[in-house]
Amino acid sequence: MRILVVEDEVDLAHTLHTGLTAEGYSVDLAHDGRQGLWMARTGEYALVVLDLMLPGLNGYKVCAQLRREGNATPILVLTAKDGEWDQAEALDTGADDYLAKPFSYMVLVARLRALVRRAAAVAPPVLAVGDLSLDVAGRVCRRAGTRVELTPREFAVLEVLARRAGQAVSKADLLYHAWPDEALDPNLVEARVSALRKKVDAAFRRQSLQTVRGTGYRLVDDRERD
Amino acid sequence: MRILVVEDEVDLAHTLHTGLTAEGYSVDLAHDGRQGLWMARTGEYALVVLDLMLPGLNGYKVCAQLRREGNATPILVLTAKDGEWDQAEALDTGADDYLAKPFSYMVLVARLRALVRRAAAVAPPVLAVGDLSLDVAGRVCRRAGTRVELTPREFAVLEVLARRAGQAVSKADLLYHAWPDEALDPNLVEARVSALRKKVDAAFRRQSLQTVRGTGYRLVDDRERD
DNA sequence: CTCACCCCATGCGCATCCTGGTGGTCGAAG
DNA sequence: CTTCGACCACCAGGATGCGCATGGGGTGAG
Repeated sequence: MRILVVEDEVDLAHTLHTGLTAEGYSVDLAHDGRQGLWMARTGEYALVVLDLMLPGLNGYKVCAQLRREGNATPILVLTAKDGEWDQAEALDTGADDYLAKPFSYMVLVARLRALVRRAAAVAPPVLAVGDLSLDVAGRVCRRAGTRVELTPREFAVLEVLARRAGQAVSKADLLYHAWPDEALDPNLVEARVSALRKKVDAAFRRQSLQTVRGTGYRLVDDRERD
Repeated sequence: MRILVVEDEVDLAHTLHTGLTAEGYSVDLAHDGRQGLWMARTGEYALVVLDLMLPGLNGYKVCAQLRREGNATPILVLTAKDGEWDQAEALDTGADDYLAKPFSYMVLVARLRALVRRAAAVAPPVLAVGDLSLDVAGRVCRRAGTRVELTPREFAVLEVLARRAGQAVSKADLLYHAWPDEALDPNLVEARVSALRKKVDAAFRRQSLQTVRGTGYRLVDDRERD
């Protein structure tokens, strides 16, 4: 369970990091709005804790932008003021909950847990790119409705690519996200992608897993197009 | 049996907590409407005791919001006034019963017990996945109509899987939910699943209990399709 | 006491993944 | 257009660890 904390105050960021890590979450930190937006886009977080007062790009804009892009990751907003106006605006831009500073740590954890649980119950955990679908909860992969058996590692790699469909994902990123303990050899990725292509592309005469030479790979919808 | 008490008056909250705990319930407290709403949303409570007069978000709104979200947890409302109007409005927003303050503790417990019982009777306590059915209340398991004898632990494991049919459930999750006192060894799960497969699958030439390597297990309807 | 249940330890089988190597492909520079 | 170097695809063999099955013994219920 991965959580992104976007917070520029180093003390608070540090506190949140250690605290949430102790709760059993994997915590990543972003120190400004732009970085936060970038990291959140990967879609790999179960929840984003977002401060409203941020250098660069403020929290409202990060939140609004993510929602505009169709990203449905639950967002818990931290706000210094507790005026009604502040809350209203935050929730209007698409945040799922807010918390006024200073806040009780217990309350934060409770709200956060509730958010994660609700999101899991509501959000359809199915990633789709063209006629390729990944049921993340069920660990089931389908191409045009017919089921494709994937090994755990293959599924992990494909999931990362699907979460960033259309974007090129570097091998370093794939290694980082699909290999729990850090591995280093880019060949690992190449080997898994090769296996994936057989099952997911070649077996269906398709080419949705593209190589981006010098960078990595990209998963696209290849049904129409030139 | 878990109960949520949403009550801002600390004395009353404390009284309820100790009293209901003595009755054998597990009691959680929320001190305002907003917190109450969040906790109730988790859906893990057999009943919610809800004061109408609350800071932040009043009881009417909490109740209405929960019902709007499809949450069917029984709600027992506590109201300071006992006017007809008050009662009507509470019941209209979806509460299941009300009690005017001051109330007798005995009456509260009785009403509460009745509510829990009624809810249990109304909610269909039969989980079905394909032709496999689990009568949770009666602890009866059937495959295609014929009865299958399960031990308590086996039933608990199968119930968890059935509640999340189609999804992969991790061994850690199964351990957490099917072993009351925390256990740690994943082998416990493997052993129970192994026994379950014999009774529920092998005896019927079926394969509804699937292994999801590296993750856990999944219960599916295996009669049709891929 | 008897019996059912289930924890616990163990060994085996096999899927999965890594390793290393070879041949192929791409792209830029000559 | 050709050449060259770097990058990539893919294969086969072998190690690792996961998951399955089994049974003995402890424990609690009736």
